[in-house]
Amino acid sequence: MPGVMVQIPKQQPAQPPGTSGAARPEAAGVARGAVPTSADVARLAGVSRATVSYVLNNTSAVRISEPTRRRVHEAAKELGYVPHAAARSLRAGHTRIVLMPTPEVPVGPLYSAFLNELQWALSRLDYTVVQYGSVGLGGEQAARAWAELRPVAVLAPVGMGPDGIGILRRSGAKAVITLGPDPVAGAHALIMDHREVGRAAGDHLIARGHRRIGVVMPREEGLGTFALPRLAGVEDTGAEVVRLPLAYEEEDAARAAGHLRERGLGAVFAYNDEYAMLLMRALQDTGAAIPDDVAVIGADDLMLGRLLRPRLSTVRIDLPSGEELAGLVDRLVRDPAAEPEVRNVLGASAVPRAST
Amino acid sequence: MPGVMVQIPKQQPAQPPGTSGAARPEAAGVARGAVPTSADVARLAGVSRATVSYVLNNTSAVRISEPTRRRVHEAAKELGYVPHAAARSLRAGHTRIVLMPTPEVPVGPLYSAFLNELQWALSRLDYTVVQYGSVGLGGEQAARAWAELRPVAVLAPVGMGPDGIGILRRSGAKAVITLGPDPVAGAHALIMDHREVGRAAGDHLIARGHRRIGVVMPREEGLGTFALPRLAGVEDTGAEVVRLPLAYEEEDAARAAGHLRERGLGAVFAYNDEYAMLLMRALQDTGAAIPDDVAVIGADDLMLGRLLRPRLSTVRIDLPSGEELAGLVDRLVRDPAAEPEVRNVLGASAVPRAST
DNA sequence: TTGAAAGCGTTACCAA
DNA sequence: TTGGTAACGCTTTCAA
Repeated sequence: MPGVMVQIPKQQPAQPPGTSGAARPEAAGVARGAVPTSADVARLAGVSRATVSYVLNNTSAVRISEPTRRRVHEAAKELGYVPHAAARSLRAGHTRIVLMPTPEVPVGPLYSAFLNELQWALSRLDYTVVQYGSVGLGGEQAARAWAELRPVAVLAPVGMGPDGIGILRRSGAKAVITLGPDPVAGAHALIMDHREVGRAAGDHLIARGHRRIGVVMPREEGLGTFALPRLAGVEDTGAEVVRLPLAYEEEDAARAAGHLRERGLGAVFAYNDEYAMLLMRALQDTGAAIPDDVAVIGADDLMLGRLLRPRLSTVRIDLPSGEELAGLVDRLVRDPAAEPEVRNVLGASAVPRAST
Repeated sequence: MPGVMVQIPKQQPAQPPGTSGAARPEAAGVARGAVPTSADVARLAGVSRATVSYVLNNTSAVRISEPTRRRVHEAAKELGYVPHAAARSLRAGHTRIVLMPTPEVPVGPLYSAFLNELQWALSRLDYTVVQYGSVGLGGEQAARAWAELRPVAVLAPVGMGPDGIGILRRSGAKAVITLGPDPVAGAHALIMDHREVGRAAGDHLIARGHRRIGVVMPREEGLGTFALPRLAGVEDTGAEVVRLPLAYEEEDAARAAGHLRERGLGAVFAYNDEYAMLLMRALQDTGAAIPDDVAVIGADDLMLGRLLRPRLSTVRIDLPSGEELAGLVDRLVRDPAAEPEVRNVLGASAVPRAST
């Protein structure tokens, strides 16, 4: 490694004698290129490090004279001093870090917006949000990597098991919260069960008189997390289900549309509005009338559904606001001993429009 | 604060005598509820903390006997020991943290995917990606908050000035990289100038014989970051530009469509494909023929554009891959003294389809 | 009102 | 091959 970062000892505190006689620093000021510390500020202001800390955190337990305060502030400003978060939290024994998993695939505007909102809400509550990609690691190893940051709270990704949860809790996380279809032992759970979405779609189509329902399954990697439960939800309704694998591209949609008509399917739940739009277009290109020949329903209630002709029926998904969830996280952090809480946070309801 | 986290001194190292006679710990094992440290592991394995460190990081400079290694590993496993990142980086003098700004508003699927990809690529290079929301703070204050984390690299948000850059660099950031339309003094710059997008759209429409061009300006807060440069790009082409404020909802689109026809505009650049779809639908509902009465071009080349009838002309935007950019960040981190580099990373080209 | 010093969990140097 | 110990930057008693 090139010798770029020169470490120069800052201040030689009174020490058990007999060791390390490194040369004293250049008396005044900070070495060029080194990051200033509170000791540098103290030296420049002519006070002790303790005083610097008191002033900069304006600790109420201690009164510091106005002139001293000013000197400290000026010194800090002059040096461009910024406290060191790691040192501070090491001393404090805890952090304000909240860990959130990064979805591995583009996950749709709805869920993206949800995560984004949550992130901002947490920031506003003064948490440091760390997006964590587990890359290749399996559940337990990922948990260990996360635990290194000593987060105060973790929003665990689907797939994290009780072992991972345990590791995180033992590393000091005050709240571990899973977002997924099923609760996990030892953690709070925000149940987001996409079967509800499939059920709403299935019930709607059944009410319209359909018995056999095609269900679009995105071929895209990673979407199974949502697609499989949605499929299962349709199956729950008792309808006869036909899977329709579909890649998000026009050619495959044309193929799927042909296939669908051959099989005489009269109704399709298209995974979401975007796949619905794709399939609907392909169906129309084959000359099919919607909804008379084929009824199509999407999900997520995106704007684009309202712009299609016929207007796309869909399933609206109600997610809690980021603000609300951030508040919950905060509450759980403040009461770490609370019993694991399980709460259903995903609501789904059909929005009938012209395509069914 | 409730007395949940009991701090119990771990090991009393040889000390200058005469102070702090706190009771020794319960001889063996870790206090329940406390997070185990390397000292705990050392005690359980019957070795020194140094040895634990050597084994766990398998330092090549030192040979440790196989039995000792095993004892240490077993002790670590038994205690569920996980190293403390803050302590480690405090000691090391640097972190592997890369700071990325969180966009304040939903910013479109294209840019979202780009940021997501970049994030994953950085994770793969073993960086810890921290998404940072600056909340209310202005540029300099935000920079100070970020600097507290001592990131090794920062992807600075638009709006961060040279002062903020300076703060970050002085706090030890080896690379500060701006993503935006203009370079900022002291930082590397990945120029993403959306004027290119407007220019491509404008040129295309001019080539189709239009002289007056309507430009959709989203009313949505925060999109100005992209919308204003795109507008400026159209102005660059010398066309006569008419601004069309438009909220992302059907009613306002109907109003805008009517307004547009009254003013006799024959061509519109609709900010992006989604606004284009919205406006196109509204225009068609007024009975306008596209492209004969009004030509419409979008941007971002989303799938939905190909599904519209007529198929939507658009501007394809070429962004570097996340992998590529992560590699660049890594390179800059390794060579912190490198001269600030300015690189144009946004390519824009019109994709003519049936709507113009 | 201020200062000295301990200690948070690591790692790396130097001795043994 | 292993262990003692200083040091990273900060906060916070305890003493003066």
